[in-house]
Formats: sequence, C-alpha cells, structure tokens
Amino acid sequence: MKSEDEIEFNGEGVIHEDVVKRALAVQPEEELLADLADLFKNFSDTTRIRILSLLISDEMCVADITAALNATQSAVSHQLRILKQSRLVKSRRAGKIVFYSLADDHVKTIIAMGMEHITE
Amino acid sequence: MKSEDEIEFNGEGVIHEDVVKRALAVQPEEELLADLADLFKNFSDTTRIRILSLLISDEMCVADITAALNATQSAVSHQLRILKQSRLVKSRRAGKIVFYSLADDHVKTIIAMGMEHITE
DNA sequence: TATACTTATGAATAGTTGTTCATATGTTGC
DNA sequence: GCAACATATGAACAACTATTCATAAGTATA
Repeated sequence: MKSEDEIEFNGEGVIHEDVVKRALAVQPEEELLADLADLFKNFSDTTRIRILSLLISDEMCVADITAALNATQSAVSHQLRILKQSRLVKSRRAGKIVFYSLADDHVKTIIAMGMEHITE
Repeated sequence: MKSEDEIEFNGEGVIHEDVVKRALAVQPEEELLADLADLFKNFSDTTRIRILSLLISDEMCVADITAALNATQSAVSHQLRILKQSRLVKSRRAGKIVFYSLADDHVKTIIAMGMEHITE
C-alpha cells in the first residue's frame, strides 16, 4: 500500500511528491539554468580555459596566445570569438594587433573556485 | 624593424616574448587545467545542472529527479553516473530506492558563483 | 596602390556527447 | 522461487563541437 508521501505522478512511477514539489519551488527558472549551463560551457573546453587562464595574468594579443598554447591561429581565433560572445573577454585593437583581456573579475573567481574543488 | 619586445618564436609569428613567458610562468599545469575543464563540463549540460540544482534543496531518489525534470529514467540515470564519477554527487541505497545528494558544498558555491555572473 | 602582416571567418571533417531503446541488475514481499 | 518495482547499463543514433584548411578582412608602411 502507498504511504502518504508516495503517490502517482505524471502517469508513471511512484515518487515522493512533497520532495519534488519543494525542490521545484526553490528551483531557478528553466531558462536561467540553461544560461548557467551556457556560461559553464565556456570553461569546459581545454583550449578556452587555457586562454582564460592566460588572460588572468595580463591582456594578450592573438599571436601571443597562439604561441603560448602552441595551437593554430585559427583555432585560437575561433575560441576567442566564442568567449567574446559570452562576454567573458573583451578586445581592443592597436593597429594590426588585437589584444584580448578578461571582461570582469568573475572569470577569475570561477576558475579559482574550480581549482579549490580540484586540489583538495 | 622589430622592437625589443617583439621577437621570433616557435618558428612563426611575431610575439611579445616577455608577456608570453610571464603568462606561462604563472599558468597552472596543463593537466590541472584539463581537470578543471572536466569539472566544468559537469555544469555545462542542462540536464546535469538541473539535477545538481535540484539536489541543493535535498537528497532525492532517481524517480523523483526523473519526475521533476520530466525526463526519462534512463537519461537521468546516465547523467547521475557521470556526476558520481566526477564525485559531485554521492548515493545511498534504501531498499529498492537510491537517493542521490551533493557530495560537498563546492557544487553549491560554483552554481552560486555562476548565477552571480549571469544575473547582473 | 602594392605588399606584408595580423586577425577573422566559412566550410568541411572528425571526434565527442546526450538521448533513446532494450534489457540487465538488484531489492522486497508473497 | 516468483512477481513487481527501482535503478543501471550497453548499443545505436542524432546532434553538437573543435579543429583544420583556405581565404577574406582590416591595418600599416613603403
């Protein structure tokens, strides 16, 4: 027999309805969580996180980043575009050269937070 | 003509060697950055971050999570395995039911940090 | 304007990943 | 043991993504 907190839901499966309702109540909007996933997607690729990590030190031009990562200029440029679209980096042009830098301090904080989790 | 801080490097491209060297000097190990990318990969998928977000409230069984996300049991189970392998969640069995919960507080912190970046 | 140089971008490709479907594993009560 | 239930897992497929290659766009200098 079913106890008080186990009822049918959604047509399938026995669940603890109150737990589900409570969790969903404090759950952020669907869309906000999607945005959050998109944000973290930027940090989930090796090339991108290496770029971001480099930029913590200083602004750098594309050629410098390319050399530091030992990657191709094209690959770096493509990833920089993604990071820029996500507003994690910004760029300034100085003649032929384009310098990239972190858009704000959050990048630094998020990476530091991740590091803390890893290294313990 | 080349200025003092612009020299050949790596066989291609003119770069600011000192900037590159300085950035690489304080740069974390290649492997550590790869681990970091792997960590953030967990947060980069909508299903996974929704699961993590749910578990902030309370531990939940697979059926509850499945109902809350309106997903299939299989999809949820697959993602839970990934999260568990990354040691972001842990599980305890109570009879037929398996409850999942956050492994530590870092998940909460990382999500909060991301939220802060989004909502401003 | 012609050339050299730095960065950006489109298309194609190879590798990765999330979901689904079917089924297996593990648990409880009869 | 058997039936019912909850969760886990392997294989296949579709969708997505990062890189490469070729080339375009923007800039400075002769």
